[in-house]
Amino acid sequence: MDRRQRKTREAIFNAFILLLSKKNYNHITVGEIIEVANIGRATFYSHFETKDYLLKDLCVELFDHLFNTEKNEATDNHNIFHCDMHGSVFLHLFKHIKKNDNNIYKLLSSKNNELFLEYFKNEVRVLIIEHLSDFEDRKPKNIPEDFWINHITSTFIETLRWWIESKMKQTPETITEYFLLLV
Amino acid sequence: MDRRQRKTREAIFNAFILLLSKKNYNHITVGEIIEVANIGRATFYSHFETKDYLLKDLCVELFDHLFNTEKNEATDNHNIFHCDMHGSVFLHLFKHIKKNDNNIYKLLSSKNNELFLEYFKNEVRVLIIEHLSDFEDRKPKNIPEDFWINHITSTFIETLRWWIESKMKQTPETITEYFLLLV
DNA sequence: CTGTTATCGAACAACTTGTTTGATAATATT
DNA sequence: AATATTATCAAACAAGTTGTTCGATAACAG
Repeated sequence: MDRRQRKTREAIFNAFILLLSKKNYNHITVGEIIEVANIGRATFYSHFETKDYLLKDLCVELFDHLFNTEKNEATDNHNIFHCDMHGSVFLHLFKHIKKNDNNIYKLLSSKNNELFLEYFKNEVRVLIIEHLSDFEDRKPKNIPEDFWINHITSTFIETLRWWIESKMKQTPETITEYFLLLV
Repeated sequence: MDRRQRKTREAIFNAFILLLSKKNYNHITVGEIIEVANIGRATFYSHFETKDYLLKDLCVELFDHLFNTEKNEATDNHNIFHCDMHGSVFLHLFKHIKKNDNNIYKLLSSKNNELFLEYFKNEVRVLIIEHLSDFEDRKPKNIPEDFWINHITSTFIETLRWWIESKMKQTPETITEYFLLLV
């Protein structure tokens, strides 16, 4: 990819994240984005069809970074720590988010951004399904499988949201413990 | 209140709910609302400052209907069925929503409408706090109170959302059971 | 019957979106 | 190093949206 393209793309993402941390997704205009990113109008539209697609592409990048390094680390640790390390994947996620290499926490704390939440939930769901066996023994009998999966997924996300909203006072270890206590 | 005002207000609400059940909140324009409601542009703005306020006012009306008749019924039943009827309030809520006197289920199923969800969650939270003692014995030790409240609230809403998305196949009784099994 | 008030239609400025233009400058190719 | 390609830019554009203003009309209240 052309260096110019990468530069522009990065500038747009950064401007977008900055604006998202300050105001409503709905109230952010393309005009503001290109002003903050300091690029031409036509350039923006040559990169992204609409604002919605911009968010979608941003999510793809963020989630790829977060979940893929996550999975790799998890696989590595799987060899080291053995598989009876309950919830280690979630601890890693919490740690990773706190480190804030990516800017996920800004997006999670920003109000009115359910498109992002929807994409994020789908990613978490995949992760939960992969580690479903960890929760086997706590599953109530006679409830539908997808209902159960949805519950664990939502509980994880709500735990994360609560953590972020209360300004991440607890350690990732404590939050992981909280999460595992709930479900 | 003037009969004309009530008529207009009602027409706007109905048009808005109809549109919300069909498309994204973000993509609904005031122009569409006034067209469906069959009212003048100036009239709309004499009733509601913005689209956001329209949603807010709609929520107030819906929630007043849903939660207040709910509380009244609950108080009545409290006298009749005695207080050891765990979760009866939630059963009533599920029943009430299924009956669809109000149009809450349309709003809950409509994608991209987190403003509504935010208001709804606040209402549910109040209800949960009032019935917190029902969940006392299942609360894990050492987790913060507001974290616990948030979890029960989210679990209720997610249960409801799952129910609606799977087309309300289960009876309100079954869903109440599911909900109580989770938390 | 009379004064008040809600609605209407039309027009309005300000803003937003997404596209098009031709010029310029950064890359890629040979 | 010379040339071809391609990303960017500023500016202008039509189409659509927002929220306001106006005078005329009709519904309502006393």
